[in-house]
Amino acid sequence: MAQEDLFKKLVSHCKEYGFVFPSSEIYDGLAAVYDYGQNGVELKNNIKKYWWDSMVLLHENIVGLDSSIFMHPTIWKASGHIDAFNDPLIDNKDSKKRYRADVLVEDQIAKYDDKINKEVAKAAKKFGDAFDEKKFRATNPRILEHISKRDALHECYKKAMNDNDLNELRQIIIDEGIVCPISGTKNWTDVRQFNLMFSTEMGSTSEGSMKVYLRPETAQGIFVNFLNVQKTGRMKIPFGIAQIGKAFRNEIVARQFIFRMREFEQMEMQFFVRPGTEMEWFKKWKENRMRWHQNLGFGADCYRFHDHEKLAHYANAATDIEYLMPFGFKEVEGIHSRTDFDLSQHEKFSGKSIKYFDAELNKSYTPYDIETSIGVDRMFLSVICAAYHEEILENGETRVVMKFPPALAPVKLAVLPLVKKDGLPEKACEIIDDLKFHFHCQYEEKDSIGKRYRRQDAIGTPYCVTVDHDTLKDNTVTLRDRDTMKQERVAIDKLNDIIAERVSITSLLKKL
RNA sequence: GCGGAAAUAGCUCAGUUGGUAGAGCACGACCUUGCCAAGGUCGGGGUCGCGAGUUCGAGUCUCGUUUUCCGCUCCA
Repeated sequence: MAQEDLFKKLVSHCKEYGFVFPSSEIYDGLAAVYDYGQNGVELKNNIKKYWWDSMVLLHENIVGLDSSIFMHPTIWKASGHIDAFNDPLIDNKDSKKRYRADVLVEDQIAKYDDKINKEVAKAAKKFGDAFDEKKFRATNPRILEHISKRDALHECYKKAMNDNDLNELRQIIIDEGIVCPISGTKNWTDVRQFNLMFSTEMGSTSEGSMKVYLRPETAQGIFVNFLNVQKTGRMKIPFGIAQIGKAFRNEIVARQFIFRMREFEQMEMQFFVRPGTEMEWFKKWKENRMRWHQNLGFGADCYRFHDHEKLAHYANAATDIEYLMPFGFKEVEGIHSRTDFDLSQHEKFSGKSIKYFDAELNKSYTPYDIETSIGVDRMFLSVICAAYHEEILENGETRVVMKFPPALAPVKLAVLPLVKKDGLPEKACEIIDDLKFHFHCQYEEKDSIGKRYRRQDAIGTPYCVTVDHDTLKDNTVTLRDRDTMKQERVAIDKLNDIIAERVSITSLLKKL
């Protein structure tokens, strides 16, 4: 099956079986926003529980946090988001290509450096050993001209960026005669600002209101609570803070179903360590996180690391864990060594000391931070992709079955009376009344038994219990396995233990 | 944001040179059957994405708009 077709099928399967709906659908939808349906929310909650428990239950030195979506606006100045999330963009009308205006100008500045270096190289070749590069650079008229042009341009550029003067930025591009690399023309549109952070007003009166942002990442909520958690929890380095929550980014183009949404959910853990030990911990968390993914049993081939060569301003090492989606290997989780950048920035902007006193070393320092950050929605998509199977049965028919790891399945158990009479429905309900405290169960009596099995396959229910006439005599039922379609006869009073062992998050965690 | 394509029932789609909207599956009730998507009877469900225009008359033609898909572009 072509991968593109597979992806389309996944999207419609998600809608048809209550996993994911387009948002505001009856009002024509809202671009790049989706809702999780009755089965989607269960799957998502199970994914979150698997993550949360693997962090907070399995590590004595990791604790949870739930910080607000609204935060003091200065936090986003400190984090660099206000500067970095505002890209000035410009389009070339002939090639229809879009560029970052600041990048165009920076490339132009770099071109002057290239010219200078070429002059130097040329002279070096000409004069051989007698060549005095320093003197040449300081005296050669052509080089001096390049330098003066470059510095003038750099001044203008810096001023335009600082003043956020988009017209000036465009003027620089025009004056420098910068052309589009594709069309080779100078037919530029205006420079427009794309603000990737959503903002709103806090405070009900216009004069007393303050511009606040919807957080573009959950991490900052952890950094600004670092001392609260460390002191009240008496946490000792190394320790981690885990958080699950929504974040918002006004993406220019948000597409590929739930892969890139404007409102999304993150599961982040910031792990604070002694400066100098961060690379060791970075490596440990890389391995730990990959193990967590592969523990789901989808096969090691579906995952790979993608190490960043170009690092963000805050990081000294970074890698992604990518999953093989129908549209290629795509980032699901990022592991970043963020150094002491964030805590130091907040120290600087808030004026409060954010230091940790290390009793063993008998000194204070700003801890270094290793971040593991996973997109819940991307994780959800990877699980849906991995679980989706179309199987040809012996009778030549196809069944669609979602082979979720049982611990993640939205419904754990369906209880089905073989026929809708002779007291079988009542018996089935009795069984559910016992089990519903432990597992998400479904009762179904409509349609033939085969059809009901298929419906459960389509939402990935790992087990079906069928109540037949023998059940009334000997209190046993058939337990049907989703993947093998095999049945076993088990006593009703053993059901709880058997199912619990196979479908609990605990069983998944124990394999880690 | 640009270019291309699409939008008709819950889903997949048909709908002729413009003439009052259909199928299969799904859904609900009842009957029959009983371990891998069974059969029968009856029933519910559509201002044809939305808004204009042309026309005696628009699902069908024209324009605008929204959403989705594909390709660019963007992704600290």
